[in-house]
Amino acid sequence: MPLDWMDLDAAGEAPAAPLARTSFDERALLENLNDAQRQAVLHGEGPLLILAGAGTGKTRVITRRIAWLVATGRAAPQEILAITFTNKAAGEMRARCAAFFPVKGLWISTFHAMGARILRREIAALGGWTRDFSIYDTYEKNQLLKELVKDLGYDAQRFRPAAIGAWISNEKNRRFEPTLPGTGGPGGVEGEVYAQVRARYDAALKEHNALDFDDLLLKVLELFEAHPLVRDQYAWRFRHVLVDEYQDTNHVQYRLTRHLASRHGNLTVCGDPDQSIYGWRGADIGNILDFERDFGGERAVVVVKLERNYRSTECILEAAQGLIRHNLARKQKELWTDKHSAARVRVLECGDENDEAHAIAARIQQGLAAGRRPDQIAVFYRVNFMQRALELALRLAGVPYQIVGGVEFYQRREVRDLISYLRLLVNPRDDAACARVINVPGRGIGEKSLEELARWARERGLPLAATAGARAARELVKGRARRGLEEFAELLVRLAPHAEGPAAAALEAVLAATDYRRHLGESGEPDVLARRENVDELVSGARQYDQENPEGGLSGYLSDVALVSDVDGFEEESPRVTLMTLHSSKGLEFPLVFIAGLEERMLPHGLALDEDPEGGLEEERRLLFVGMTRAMEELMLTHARMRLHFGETSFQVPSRFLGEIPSEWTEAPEPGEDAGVDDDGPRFVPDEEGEEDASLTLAPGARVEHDHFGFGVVEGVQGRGGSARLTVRFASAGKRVLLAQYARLRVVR
DNA sequence: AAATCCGCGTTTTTT
DNA sequence: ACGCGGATTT
Repeated sequence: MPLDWMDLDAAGEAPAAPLARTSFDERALLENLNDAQRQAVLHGEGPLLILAGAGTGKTRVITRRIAWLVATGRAAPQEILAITFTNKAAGEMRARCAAFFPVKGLWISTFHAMGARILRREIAALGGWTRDFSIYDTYEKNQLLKELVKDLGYDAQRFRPAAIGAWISNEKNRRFEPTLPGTGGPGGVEGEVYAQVRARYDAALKEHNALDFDDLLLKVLELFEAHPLVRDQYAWRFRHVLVDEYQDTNHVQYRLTRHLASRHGNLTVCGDPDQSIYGWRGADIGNILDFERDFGGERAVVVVKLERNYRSTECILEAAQGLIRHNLARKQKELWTDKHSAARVRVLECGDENDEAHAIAARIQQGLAAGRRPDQIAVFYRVNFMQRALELALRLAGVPYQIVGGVEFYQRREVRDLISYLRLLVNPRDDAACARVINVPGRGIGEKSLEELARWARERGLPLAATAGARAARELVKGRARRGLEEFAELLVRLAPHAEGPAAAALEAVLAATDYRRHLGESGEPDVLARRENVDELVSGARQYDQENPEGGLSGYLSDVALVSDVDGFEEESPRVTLMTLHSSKGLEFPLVFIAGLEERMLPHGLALDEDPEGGLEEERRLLFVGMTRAMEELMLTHARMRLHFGETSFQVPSRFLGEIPSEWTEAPEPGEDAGVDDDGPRFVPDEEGEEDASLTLAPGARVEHDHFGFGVVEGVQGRGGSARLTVRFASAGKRVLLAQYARLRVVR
């Protein structure tokens, strides 16, 4: 996503002359739009609410509308602000706009990226921060909180950093909202501790010249409210403001939207109350439900309803609507389509999570055999841990897949290390980054030394990094640590010039100066190789950033990196089946969709029900609705009778939602009946005690039979127990590596 | 200061 | 069942 920081100089100025009208064909803009869509695109001035049901062509409408505003001279590209839910959506929308007009100056981004961008320019006005501020992610936030809890003398077991962090986030998201009943967090002593920690936390962030995710929004709001002139600069600049996925905005975002649209009043919001799934992180469905009342001032709000669905077949749509109609708090809306089909939504009952995964894998193989491409298929689940069984089953079945979310690239140690170096270069006050890298690679500066240095710095109100440059501080520690600190100081001096340059150059400099690749090790172990690959990937990512954002610089790169989201990693074109959570699936579509784990307390999730029985249930229902409406042609819902959870297997009750969905139930596959699922015969499940037996039975040379691959001979065994990898040569399927635990091999005499 | 061991919480969803 | 953080070794 290009971030041209400099283009703000034009802020507040009206275009010099009325823009040349229609530098491109206006008719092309209105092609292939139905009446409602056209009405939304052609809306002139004033507030517009687009109630866009799932699959009704909302993105197309927004894109065309932006293009139309530009084409007709109603706004110059730099006078338009469009907010999307993910960076990926922003990139796509920008690309689509680029097909119509030169998009230079157009702002399309997420709320968070917009916040970072505005603050990079304006934050000094708040006092305490500089434009080189760091963005702390959840991990660093929790580290900091843990430290503060301990400093204050509290037990970090009782006052868990993550819990306090979640509470703080909640507080920040609702900052200006009258306190809602039951959301005030813990009361009594606990509440006091929380508040105390929060005060320290915010102070520490300021000292570190850092912001957390929520601050990226909140600080902009504070800025706008403390400095109306700054607010007006942006409010004047953005003649048209468009917000997508408005049903998922929180109160701070709502206030920001108000401010940004305050001068021209040209606000378009787009969304679907039935797809509001982020209530747990402060999203307020009331924002969209009350939009007409809120923004209906002198000019009445125009409401356009998009109800014609272009995505799904009739059966899928009926099933999804059958479900969502059970929500009581709901605006009436009926989606319709003229896509007919024979395939009904199917429900499949499975034995346990592995049967479920194998059943899904088998159906995917059927789909592939019938000519579907892997990228037309997706599997959704409520909770990330379900990914595991699915992944193993797909791997076993030889189906290529990608997991969206999951173990994140930017969470890897080596990536965090390097990013921390860069952050420290840009922002020497970033203590979190400094503490992370001061002893990487090892310089003999251990916990004790670090503590000494931190105390020295704290007493003087200096950042941790300053200790490296101060002789007095260096003399606090002895021997190897002192020498190490000197090295670190030299390193920082050597790297300092790179703070200004492009990202890739800085990264290369860090790699060279720290000899980081050597630090990762030189062996050929898969682990080491993977780390090296990650480093290379990081470098090429930085290069790409530099190329796409010549003006971005290192701090722009770091902003981008901090704000990448799970779905941003989703590769649409890649020929692989997609695995992701229901939350991540929002906005996407696939011809063939599976949704796993439709069981009570999984979907609807138990904790959602405990927290808020009624609202929670309805949001869970919307979540399933979102997942179902991703499907274009075929949809299959699965549930398991038993599931391994927390290390123990428990019986599962089918989700109440299944009873609300018009669908076709498939009998539980009898052993051997469902392709790929076979509980017949002795299943090879080695355990600690059985290890000896297992390795005896499945030693090289053993003859085995496999459900898919038929007869084969074991050629090798790596590892032990359930996680052992078996190399088996099959008569028909060739050589395969199988996981003992899941292979369901039968020994043949 | 690094290496190993143990116990506990974890798994709701994410910018 | 797993991974992390804290505690306990070497």
